[in-house]
Amino acid sequence: MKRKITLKQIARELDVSISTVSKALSGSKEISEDTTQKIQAFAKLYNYRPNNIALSLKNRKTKTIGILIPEIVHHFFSTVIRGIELVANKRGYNVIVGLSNESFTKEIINMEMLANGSIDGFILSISKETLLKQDYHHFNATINQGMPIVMFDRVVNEIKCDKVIVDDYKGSIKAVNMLIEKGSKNIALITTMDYVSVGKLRTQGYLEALEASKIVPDSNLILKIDDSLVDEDLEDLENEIEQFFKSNNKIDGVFAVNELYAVTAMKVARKLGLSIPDDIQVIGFTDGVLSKHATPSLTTVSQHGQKIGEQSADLLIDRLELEEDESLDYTDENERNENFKTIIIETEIIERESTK
Amino acid sequence: MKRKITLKQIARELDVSISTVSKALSGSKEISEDTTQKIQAFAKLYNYRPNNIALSLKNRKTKTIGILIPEIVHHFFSTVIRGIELVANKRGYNVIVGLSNESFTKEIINMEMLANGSIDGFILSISKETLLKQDYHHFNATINQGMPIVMFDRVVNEIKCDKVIVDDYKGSIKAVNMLIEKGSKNIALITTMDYVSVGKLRTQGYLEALEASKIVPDSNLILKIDDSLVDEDLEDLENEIEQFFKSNNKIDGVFAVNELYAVTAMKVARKLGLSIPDDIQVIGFTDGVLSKHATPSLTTVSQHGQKIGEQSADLLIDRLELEEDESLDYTDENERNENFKTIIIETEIIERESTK
DNA sequence: ATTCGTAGCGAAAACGTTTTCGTGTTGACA
DNA sequence: TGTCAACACGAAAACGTTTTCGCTACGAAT
Repeated sequence: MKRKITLKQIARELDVSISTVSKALSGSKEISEDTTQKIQAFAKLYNYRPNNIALSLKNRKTKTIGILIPEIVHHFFSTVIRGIELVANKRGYNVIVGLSNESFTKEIINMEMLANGSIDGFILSISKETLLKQDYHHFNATINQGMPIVMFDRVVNEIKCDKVIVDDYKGSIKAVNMLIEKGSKNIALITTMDYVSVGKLRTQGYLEALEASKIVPDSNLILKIDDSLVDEDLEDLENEIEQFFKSNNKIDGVFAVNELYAVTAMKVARKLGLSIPDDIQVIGFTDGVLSKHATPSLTTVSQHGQKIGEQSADLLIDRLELEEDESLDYTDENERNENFKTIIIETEIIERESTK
Repeated sequence: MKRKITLKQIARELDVSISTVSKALSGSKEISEDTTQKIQAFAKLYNYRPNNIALSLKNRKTKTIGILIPEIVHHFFSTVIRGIELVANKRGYNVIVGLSNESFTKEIINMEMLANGSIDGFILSISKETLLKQDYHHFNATINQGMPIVMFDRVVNEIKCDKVIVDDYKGSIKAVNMLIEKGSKNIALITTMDYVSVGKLRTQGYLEALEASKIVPDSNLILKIDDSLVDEDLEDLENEIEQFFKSNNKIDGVFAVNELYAVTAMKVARKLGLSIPDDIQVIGFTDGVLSKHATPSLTTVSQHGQKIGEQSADLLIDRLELEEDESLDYTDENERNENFKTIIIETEIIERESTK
């Protein structure tokens, strides 16, 4: 078991100085050809690789991105990670992953753990509890320390940083319009509580689309599900939806804000003897495995998670590499970098069997 | 934007030496109470936190675990990550994630990128391509550099390291036995090509279970699916299974080595007018979202991915923290640490609607 | 013969810590 | 008054790099 070799050892072995080794390996022409060759050969033989930690300390940057998400066992979030990892790797960065598990405290702990030099910047999506508390001081704190943040999907406007979001509003309009066009007259909405921003936006889109088609929204046709931090109560969910359907038997179209609600709605509908899509059409937000493999397969609004990840990573790395140059130009605190971008990823409707 | 404060700055500000600050902050009684209080107060005010990179360099350990998996948009792998992250965090470690994307080359690149000081050890699952090539030199290389590896799920015996695996063999036997007990006479197997070790083991379990019940295996009842590095051809998969069913119409039970195959089999069966579980029963390996939300919901063999992750992390960290002490005791290369463990996680059958 | 330029290399600082080993200043004690 | 602990602190090394600056020696130019 030979530990990794260092510059110092090479230097001692070859009887030159550390600086000479370093320069020779980087191909500096300060060093004679003879010496360079000798050193490079030796280094290759012993498979020398510069120590990342030492480089990080010296360069004051780690070439590592911190990802902080509420949950990883989740199709959407894992596609986002895949996107981030893809471009991060391509651009020479690593990714370190933290899970908040939807908890405010874990979010803070994780941020503090990573913000002390381990990473160059954050890509994150806010936990539900944080959204509920509306306490965002930890985000501002890290930003003030000079560590850039990119937020995706679950974002808040008050934080000054780059953002990548899905056009929840427009996506919902598209979905509801499609239901209308395909003949649904009484379109129900199955959504979450309002504090999750995306839920609210999708609800707004639903209402807007109805009004645009001169349909008066009926509050009885809106089911708000309280998934308060737990979403393992499959039975409860089914029952709730079943009651909802039973007390509104004119429903012939459903727009659900996520695929679980949509698939469950289909299940319940079938149980009630309704045929899909003939009696009732269903569209869900968030295109995941469930939608694709359900029977009938589900028409969805795809969020392009991977693209969200890619854009987030590009945004962050662009900013990091920009800062490199201007870090000394703009000591002027005020007018620097107030050009934060918000990228909107267009949604796309993927038609499958649950619509006509 | 104030950069993070360092010991040096505190020292200069308070007109003491760096060592004094360091000692005061760690509560050394070498420093007078007065000075200690003054320094601690100042540090708290400016929210001092030690720089992780500097600590890593000094201590020659990063308190970071590298995870290297073939794919992240995958229920099983993401549950494993969740498990790893859980205990890693609890024990003061971070996790950095690399994706091989089932590619041999990406696996190597990722390992080299991380093995140069960024992490203390690996937890990984081998990519299909590597398994196919049977080229494991990169694993041995990193182990020889003194970096411990824990392999999970997709492992190979020839590598000397800790391992955490699922009892694929026994799990399959349990599943097939259940089908037999519940009345299936002609049980089909839908599996992958043999080079993926878990596929092979599950096939063996299937055969073994049949023979134990004096049922002669029929090679016509075994469908091997070539998912060679791509598994997006849903249509192809359906067609293949449909042909399979049509040419073996006596099939009244199906054991599939993953949930996608199982769910697709159910879909096809229903299309062919078979009712589940009355005409045909289905069990799948790997308990994921699909199984739970399919209609009918699928009886599965659960692998307890999270537990796999937890155990892997514990195994790795145990070894890391053990090495700390003995690193000087055992300079004797030969007899050190040959006590590698292989932990077997028991599977569990989760009964749902696809069996009687 | 003196000056100069340059090729080739080494010393040292810096990144931010921790820790070992001094060192100077007290007070007590003989 | 001189010796010796104990106390409170500082200097410096170490982790592994990169980079700036300086130094030496040698050949060329004046």
